[in-house]
Amino acid sequence: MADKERSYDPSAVEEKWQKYWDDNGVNSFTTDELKSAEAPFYNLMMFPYPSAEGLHVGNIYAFTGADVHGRYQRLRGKNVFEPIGFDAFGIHSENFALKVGVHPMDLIPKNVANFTRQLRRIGGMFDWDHTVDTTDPAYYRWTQWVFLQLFKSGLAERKEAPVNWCPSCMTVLANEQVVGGLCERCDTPVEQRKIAQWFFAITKYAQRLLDNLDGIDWSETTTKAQRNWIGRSEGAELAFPLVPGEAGPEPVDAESVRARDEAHTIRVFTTRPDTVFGATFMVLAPEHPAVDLLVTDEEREAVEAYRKEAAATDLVARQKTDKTKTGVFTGGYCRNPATGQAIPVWIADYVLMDYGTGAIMAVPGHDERDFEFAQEFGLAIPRVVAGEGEDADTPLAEAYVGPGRLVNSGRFDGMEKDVAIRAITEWLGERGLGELRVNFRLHDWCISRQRYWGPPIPVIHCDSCGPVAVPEEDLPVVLPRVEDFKPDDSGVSPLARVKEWYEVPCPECGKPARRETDVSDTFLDSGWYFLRYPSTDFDDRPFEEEITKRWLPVSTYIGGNEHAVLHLMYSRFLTMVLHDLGHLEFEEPFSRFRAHGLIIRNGAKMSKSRGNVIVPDPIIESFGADTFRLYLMFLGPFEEGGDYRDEGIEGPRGFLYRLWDAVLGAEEKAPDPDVERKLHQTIEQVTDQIPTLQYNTAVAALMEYLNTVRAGGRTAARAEVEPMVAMVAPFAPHIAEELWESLGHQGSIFDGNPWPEFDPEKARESTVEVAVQVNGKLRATIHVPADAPQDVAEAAAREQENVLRYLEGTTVRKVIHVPNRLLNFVVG
RNA sequence: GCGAGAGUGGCGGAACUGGUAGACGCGCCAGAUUUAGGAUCUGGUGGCCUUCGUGCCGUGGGGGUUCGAGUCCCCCCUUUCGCACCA
Repeated sequence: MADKERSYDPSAVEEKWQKYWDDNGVNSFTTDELKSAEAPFYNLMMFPYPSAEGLHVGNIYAFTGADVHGRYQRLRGKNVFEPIGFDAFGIHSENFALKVGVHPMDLIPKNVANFTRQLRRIGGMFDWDHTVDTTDPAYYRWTQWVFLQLFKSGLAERKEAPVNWCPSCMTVLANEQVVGGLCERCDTPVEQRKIAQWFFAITKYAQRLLDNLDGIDWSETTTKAQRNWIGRSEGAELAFPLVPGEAGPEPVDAESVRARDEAHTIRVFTTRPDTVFGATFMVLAPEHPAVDLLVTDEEREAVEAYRKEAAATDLVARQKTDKTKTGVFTGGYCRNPATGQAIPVWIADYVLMDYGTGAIMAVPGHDERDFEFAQEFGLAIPRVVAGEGEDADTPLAEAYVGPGRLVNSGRFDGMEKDVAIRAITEWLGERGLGELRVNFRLHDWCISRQRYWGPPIPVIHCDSCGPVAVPEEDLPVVLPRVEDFKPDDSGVSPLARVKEWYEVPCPECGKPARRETDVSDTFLDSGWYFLRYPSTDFDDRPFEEEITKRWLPVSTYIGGNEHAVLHLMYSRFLTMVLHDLGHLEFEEPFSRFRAHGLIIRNGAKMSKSRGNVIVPDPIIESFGADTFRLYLMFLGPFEEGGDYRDEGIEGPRGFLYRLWDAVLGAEEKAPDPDVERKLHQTIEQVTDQIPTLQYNTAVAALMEYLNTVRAGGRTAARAEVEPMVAMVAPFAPHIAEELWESLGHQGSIFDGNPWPEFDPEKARESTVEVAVQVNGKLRATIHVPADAPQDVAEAAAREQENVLRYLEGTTVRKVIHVPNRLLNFVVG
């Protein structure tokens, strides 16, 4: 064979096959094919944000892992749809554009072109006829449509919410622009400001988002993160009536309590209603509206000062723990519904306005934070729960949060904590002062951004009609090109400066009205993109019914765990909403999700500041995409990531060179039985491990097999190497195509249905090695026929000198036999 | 602090339901080839030893269960990631 002399030239091979794939549409679907695919497999990966730096190895790692999965499914006969796109709206692009002084509308196409080049170069099986770019009006037209669906069904509402505000730059800042409480640009301390923003009512779906987690096949780390984020907690809401005028104990009387102004009742959420007898004071969030009702003239000044200070602290720093508790007394009192005592009401920033009711009953004896606060301000700390060996008078050196019986709790004394939770809530409930309640940590999703680089929110504000939806037929509301897109001191989006854009007639009454000038969150762009991919051929609807029915939900979604909560939660939420509105038949978008690990380099995290970032282009240039892909998949378990060591790439590189030589030098001859046995063992392992993403061990198995094929410098038989080419194809698709062709096949290997069939008979070993132990210590290994019974193995073992030495002068009490593995003599 | 995960040779990492620890690869050592280097090929490579023996020790540390523990149980240490006053 003349081929024998041909040496492996990765760049030539890769260029040839990338061109072949493009020219022959090997990886693309036509609309008809999408409608009629018999074995659809939707292989999705998280689309990248096209940065100016180009693809990061982290991206390549993720995409390669996903691509291996997709290519494997295709080799097994599935119709694999593997799209890619660009998540190009958002603050990253906007900030970068501001920094380099280039308009994002000019910048993004360049970045996208560069990403596209790189993505082709790594040999992903992407359908380039079905890409998505979130900044394309043809795409965000439907992002706006999604907004309208929520708006029309009452799931989008406008309410006031705090934002980070830099008083020096006079602009709204995103959380990531606040560094250590300071504006990242000018180092001025950041404040909060309240502005009206759009929210999606994801909290209405909290329970369903939680319950559905049981029915989907996701990485456990991811579902756990979601559960945590949803943060369901069971407890009670209790009512504490305000005490007007003078403080002091008054008899509790149900009638007079009810008669008192209902509005003058402070509700608290607690998971420990059993400790209500120990609630000796109350704490409100500084922003709580009841503060105005409560504050006395003497305290007004201090309270106002504290509120001001809390407001001036930015949203990020406000949440820092381990600082000592601060707070001030309002001068007002409310009544503990259980004891009837008037208790003082304080405000403190450790109580958050946006969780529960923004107010807590403070039980210093049994809550660590309340204990700390009470100590700081010299408040009483009574005990109402007694643990093992404690009684009502046992002093408290710290908050006791363990199990126990109630004490100092009137008629509930002696009751177990868990029983008391229900009993006390019911008792208070009889007077309308308490009910069991479930609370979630999940917050509504604020989708407003006072920015330029995003899709305009499709709403028109009319003085007579209020906020009105832009009619669907008027979509998209195109983002105008604004040269000066820098956020300014207005506190609203730069679009608010473009009069000719925002001045429009009201769609309902026709009077002059004003467009919403905020744009929407990038997570809204990425919250539904997977629905769009297969339907990009349709410009009259977001997703075509027949195709959507055939291809969704997504078969496998692979991505980073940094999106475990936000992106994945929002996608699930939007899918549920679209389902409820009748647009989709399913309510969970991703049947199977797997989180990949992170790549580090030489034991250290990669970062620009350390200057140890892997730049992929030169590596691909000198080693080829196949070697790079193979190495990335080999260096560690895909779901855990791995340590990229520069020298390590030599292993996979050598493997492909040896594979090349072995295949091109293969002869037409009968396969060696030992090699064939190893082949089938390899088929079994690789077929088992690729779909479960155990790529590193699958690659190791292929290397081991090639070592067997070449052992002692022997020439391979064609039947020994042909199946190996198919098994290598998911990892190194270009060389696989070339070798497949050299073996005389026509067309792409990925259309050739080449995956080898595992034959257990051929994989079976005739003799096996069995470890012989005496009292659990290895003393010999013997070779016996496979599945040999115990007496055969034992007889063989007793022929071993070393075994006899250890058995001599002892009594064999027991013999443990694990067929084909081990024989253990237990002697005494 | 809470939640999740991880600690195995010089390094990245293997090890099925508890059953021969260190597969595969890097690096290193020796040899072959080569003017030399690189590349390639062959063999070796956990530690210890006046005993070189299928000897002893060995999977972060300490206990335990078992014929047998990297794997199971208890306590502790280290570390990575996420959330961070969530009442």
